[in-house]
Parts: sequence; C-alpha cells; structure tokens
Amino acid sequence: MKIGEVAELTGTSTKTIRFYEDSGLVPPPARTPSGHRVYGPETADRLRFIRRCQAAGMTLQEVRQILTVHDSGESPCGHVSRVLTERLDNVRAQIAELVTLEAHLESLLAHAAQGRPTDHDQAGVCWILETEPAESAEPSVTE
Amino acid sequence: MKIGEVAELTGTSTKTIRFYEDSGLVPPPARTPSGHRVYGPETADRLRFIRRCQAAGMTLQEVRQILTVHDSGESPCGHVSRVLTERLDNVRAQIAELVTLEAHLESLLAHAAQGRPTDHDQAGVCWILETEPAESAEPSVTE
DNA sequence: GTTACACTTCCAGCCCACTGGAACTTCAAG
DNA sequence: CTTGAAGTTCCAGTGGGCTGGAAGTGTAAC
Repeated sequence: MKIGEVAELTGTSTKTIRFYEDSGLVPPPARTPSGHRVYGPETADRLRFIRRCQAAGMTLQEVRQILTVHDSGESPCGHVSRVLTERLDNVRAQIAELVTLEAHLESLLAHAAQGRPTDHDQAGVCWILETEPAESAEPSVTE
Repeated sequence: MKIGEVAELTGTSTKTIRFYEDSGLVPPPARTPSGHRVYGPETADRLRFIRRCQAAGMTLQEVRQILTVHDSGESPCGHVSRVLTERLDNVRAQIAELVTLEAHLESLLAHAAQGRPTDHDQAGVCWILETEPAESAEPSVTE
C-alpha cells in the first residue's frame, strides 16, 4: 500500500502521515527502489488508533507514549487507562473553568441589559466592563 | 509615567505593553527627547480594560475592534454586548463539546474497568480504544 | 509517448499571546 | 563618576497540529 491509499483508507492526509512519521508516531515504512513508501495494513490500524486517541482529546505526545509502550511489546492498556483518567480530569477542570466564565459573561450581559445606552462613561472605555473580574473567572489557558 | 510604572500599576509586563503597542491596542505614547515612552493615566485604564476583556475570554483581535470603535468617538457598548454574546455562545458550545467528550472518556474508562488485563488484543494497539468514536465526540478545535 | 497525477524532500507559515535574549543607551542614586 | 536598574530596538522562539508550496521524480492509463 502506498501513502495515498493509506491516506484515503484512514481519512488522514499524506502530509499528515509524513508528519506523523517525522514525529515518531508511525514507524518509517519500507520503500520501493524509487523511494516511495510502502505500508502494511497495520499502519492503517495505527492511524485509526491515533485518530481515536485524538477524538478522546489526547495530545500527540500522549499518543506517542502509548504507542511506545505498545511497541516495546507490553500491553499499553494500563497506561491508556491512566492517560484517559488524566484527560478526564483535565476535561472536567476545563468545563469548570468555562462554566465560571459562562457565569461571568452572563452577569456582564445582564449588567449591560440594565443600562441605558446613554450611560456613556467619560473615564473608561465601556461601562459594561468597568469592574474588575473575579479572580476565579480568569481562564488559565495553561492547560 | 514611564513604561515600568504603568507596568507595575496594571500588572502587565513592559514587554507586553510594547507588544500591545505594536499590535495597535495601545496608541504610541509621547517620548522623552531620549526616546523613553511617557504615558498618561488613561493608558493604565486602557490596559486594565484589556485585562478585563481577556478575563471575559476575548481575543486581542476582538479587543482591538472594541477599542477602535471607542477611539472613533462612538460608545462601544453595543459592540461590547455583541462580542460578549458571541463569546457566551462560543463558551456554551465549548462546554457542550467538552461534556460530550467527558461522557466519551467515562464510557471508555468504564469499558476499561470491565476488561481483564489479559484481554490483550493481537490485532490492534489497545482493546480499550478499538471502537470508532462517536461523531459527536470529535472535538472541533476550530472553536 | 504523453498526460495527469502521485510521490519524494525540504522549508516555511499558520494561529495566539506573549516571552527571551542580545546589544545598546539613559537615568537616578550615592 | 560609577554603578546598576530600567529603558530602547529588533529578532527569534514557544506549543500543537498540521498545511502549503517549490522543485523534482515515478507511475499508470490511454
């Protein structure tokens, strides 16, 4: 199988497959004498696995760790569970943050709806936003 | 006021202030004969406004638009409300996506907890992830 | 043989909000 | 006058996950 077929089969672009190879997610395949990549069917499985990991919100970094464990011959399932648990924690934290932000935005909009358009302030830029945000509302993009 | 004082006053680094100037968020200030930036107190207000916008999850792009409206002499409040509403929609969409992802992760982990460690698959990488993800669970990072 | 497309490599850029560093000048205190 | 902090400019890098393009070679169908 050549790269285009694998790409078609898995819904991944050839660009992405080469990128994954460079990133160590997919092992360098055999080549034809002319240099074209030749893949076995396990590569398609691997790419689908990567897609599923992505769908679970993992970074390529995490996927790479799992695949490395797998390639060493061990069952990576324990590791997978750990990564999934971590992801779940992150997702919940993100949700909590966003819910706080949602509340903040709602209160700002409620505030906005109350005021008359003539409430134009001289000092600031816009009276709607003239109050310091609650500490908790600050989105830590750090995740 | 020099840049360091404004920085101190607003909790913004001097680097960031210069970056904001380059980005058109803060107008180029007056200079001393030697080239040092000299700010009036309105700059501190502006920086605080930017911080509050950020806390509401706006991009600098959005903030710039608001400030441009403001600088043209109009009251930006209507615009602010619109941006806030859009943000709120986005945040809610993000929350919905993350909640779906949370459910997906939970079901994967429940699945994982059921299986025995000996459930090692031959074909794939890890049986926990051997099912196609639900369409809805795919995180569209596109925001 | 020719056309059209797939394949190769390598390098660059995107988006976002900064941050770090080099190399230099100016300012304030002692 | 000296020292050291704070100012200046400009350039490059960060992270994440690709994507685009250039410039060239290989391959399959007609």
